[in-house]
Amino acid sequence: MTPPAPPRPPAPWQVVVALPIPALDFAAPHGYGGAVPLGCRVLVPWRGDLAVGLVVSEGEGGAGTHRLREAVHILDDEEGPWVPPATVRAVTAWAQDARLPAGLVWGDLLGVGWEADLDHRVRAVAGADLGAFGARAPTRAWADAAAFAPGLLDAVREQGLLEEAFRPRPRTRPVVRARPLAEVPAGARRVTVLRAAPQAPATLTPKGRVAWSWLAQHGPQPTLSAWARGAGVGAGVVSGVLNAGGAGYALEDAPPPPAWTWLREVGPAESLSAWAAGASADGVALTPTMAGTLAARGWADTVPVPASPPALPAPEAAWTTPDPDRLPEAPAWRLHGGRPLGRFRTLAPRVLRLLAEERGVLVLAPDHATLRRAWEGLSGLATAAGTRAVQVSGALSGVEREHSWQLIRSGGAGLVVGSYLALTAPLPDLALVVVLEEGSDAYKLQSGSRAFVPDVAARVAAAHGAELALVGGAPAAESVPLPGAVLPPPRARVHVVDYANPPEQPELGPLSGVHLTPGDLGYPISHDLARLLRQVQERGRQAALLAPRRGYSALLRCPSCEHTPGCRNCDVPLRFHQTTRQLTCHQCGYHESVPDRCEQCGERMWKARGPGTEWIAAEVAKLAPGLPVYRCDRDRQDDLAPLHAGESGVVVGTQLLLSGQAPPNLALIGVTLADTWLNVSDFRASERYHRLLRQLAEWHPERAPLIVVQTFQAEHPALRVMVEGKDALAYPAAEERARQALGYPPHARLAQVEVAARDAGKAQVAAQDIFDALHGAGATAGEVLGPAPSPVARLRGVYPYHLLLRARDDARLAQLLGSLDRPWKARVRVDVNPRGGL
DNA sequence: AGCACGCCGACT
DNA sequence: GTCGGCGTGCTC
Repeated sequence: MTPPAPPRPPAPWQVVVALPIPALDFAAPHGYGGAVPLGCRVLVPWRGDLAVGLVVSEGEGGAGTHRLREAVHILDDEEGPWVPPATVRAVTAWAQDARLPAGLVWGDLLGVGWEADLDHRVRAVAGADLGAFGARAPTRAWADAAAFAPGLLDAVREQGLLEEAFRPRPRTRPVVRARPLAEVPAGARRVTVLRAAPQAPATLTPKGRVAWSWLAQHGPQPTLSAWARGAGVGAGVVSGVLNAGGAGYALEDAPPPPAWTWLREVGPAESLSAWAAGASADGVALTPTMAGTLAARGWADTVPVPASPPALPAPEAAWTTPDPDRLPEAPAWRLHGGRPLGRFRTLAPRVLRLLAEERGVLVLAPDHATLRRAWEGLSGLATAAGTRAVQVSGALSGVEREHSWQLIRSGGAGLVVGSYLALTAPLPDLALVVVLEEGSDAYKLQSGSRAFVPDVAARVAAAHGAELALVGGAPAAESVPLPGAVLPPPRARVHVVDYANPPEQPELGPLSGVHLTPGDLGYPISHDLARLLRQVQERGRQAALLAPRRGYSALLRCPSCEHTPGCRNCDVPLRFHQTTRQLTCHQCGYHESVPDRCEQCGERMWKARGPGTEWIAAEVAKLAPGLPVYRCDRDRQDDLAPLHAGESGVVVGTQLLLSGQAPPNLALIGVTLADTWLNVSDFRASERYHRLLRQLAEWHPERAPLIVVQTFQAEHPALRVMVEGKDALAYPAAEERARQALGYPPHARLAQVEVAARDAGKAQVAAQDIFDALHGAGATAGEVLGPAPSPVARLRGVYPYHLLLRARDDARLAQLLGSLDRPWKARVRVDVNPRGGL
């Protein structure tokens, strides 16, 4: 008979907080006997206070060098985990492979639930003497925790002498309301006024007498200057009357300000600025500053009101007779081509079937425009299947997102359409993850983790045993090898203006034969495009011109010495903005006015190079006078309402233009300089260019506007497939084969290691150390490229060096990254599956 | 990320 | 003598 094993202490938990640090171990709360609450949020002691954390795994245990603190409270127990355990495992494993601190990744990917609004009460445990903690320590009576210093509570807690009770508080949102008149401080309701004395003093001058009788007749005035202005005398006269006793200050009831009356009648406002905007719209003048002043004086205050569920656009009606399901049956598959509506229609039967089986479907969109279209195209399916659709995205407020999250978790919503913030949504039985436009760079998170959302989505889907569907206008080269379906391309008419091979020109001037410049075809707007713009004007139609950049020009150049003004913080040229006469860094935002003269040679003239939206818009105004020109870029977003109402005009914009709806009468789309999309040192540049052309072709939901592409590379295959009417797979398939030859994704997995320090030499040495460490760990010459100074040699004052790791698969990449897992003498960041600027 | 600790230069 | 720069390290 073996003696019974002594009771094992419960396993510690690994908990992440939303900070860029690894998960930390905590002991289970005192007396907790259940399993590790994977995916639940917990309150943990943190820096003398409490913080919300997420339980991501069972802790290592045993090897603990210090006594673990106990988690204080489990936030999600009865209603189930906040994040499904399978999702927790997938995301945490991805973070581990990418050598990223778990907290950094979770902070990025979990956008809901890091703040807990709790009713928190405390008391001393029975028999505890808290006298040593001072007079302001908890007693046996329950009391609000807010009454004690957090640090003191933590000390009592650590001693195990604190009993705590938590209750969720209903979520509220703050609104600005008009204070009841009785509550407005008397000081705000009464004003000081100048009032005429009953009798004019005898000593008054003639002008003083005039001023006195004016005041006596017109009633009290708020200020001396108002009195003087009204009486038509100087400021000296009225103060003379005041000093002589002909007038005095008095307190008087003020009428409530009109803005207060407005707020009382219309109802609470969401914010001070909303109050100002609302009142102004109704003709009650109120600036945000004035609103703030009124609130400070006590006319309005901010009160919490219960939060209401998010107002979502109503789901669109689903197709009454869904098409048969022709989609592949595979763990991962793709669907591309056609138009967005056609793709959603093809997707519908599969989504409908899964929803009807009460399983969960998650649809991820890279940007707001795609999200909106997906909602319009798919949300109705939820209603048809007897469930609900919800959104989770940054467009919703925190409280609204929490509402969506709770609804999903309770099984009340089977279809989730959202941004990357929806990736970890607690769908009870996830069956399908749809990643829309999987090649979009917008999926690359710019924040700390630099996660590429489709990568993580694939791991989440796999962990749930759910299907992964990649759906969009054109597949990424990475998707090509998957089984899939391609819809016929939308009708597209593409006209190419070939700047590299201008046709013979019959009328050449005296300089003919010296050199042929793009100017011969018309630059930056070709004669062809100009002619088409005038046609658009004559026929009352609409056009859109896509310029490669905002601002007036790419850069200024000195005509005599070729010097280009650059940014002080970053090694990039400053962009020239005509209207503000400013040079701006599009990297860090630094700006200065245009220098009078070249700092190298003293030349006073500048030459603009590389047309931006501002320049193109000015050019259109010249070439088609009278045609309304609108602009749409990050700097300036004109009101496009007249265009959407069908009026004739042309809109000049950057790619931002495509995130809006196409104008209804769109007949012409011009790409003013297509080469800009290709002249990027990034192996994905041509794929991106192809995707842009496909986006242009499907921008208008029904029409096929003429697309004019001005380029020096008229024979580029990404463009040729469009001209020849090939399908959406043709170019990516060719690209995928080319990537095989070059050893690029999908035939390799890349990671960029960024080594940065304020001192360039330090960064270089550290980069070399890392290079040596990788080779020491068995990396081959083909697997480590670099180190090289970053293409932008200096960014915001730091000097980054880059190493590129190229592994055959995820496992090998994780292995290589493993040898970076120790401290270096510079800041080291890993970017798995980097995009842009390679 | 914050925040404390710690080590060296310019000032009341 | 202190004030304050930001380099380094820690958060269970």
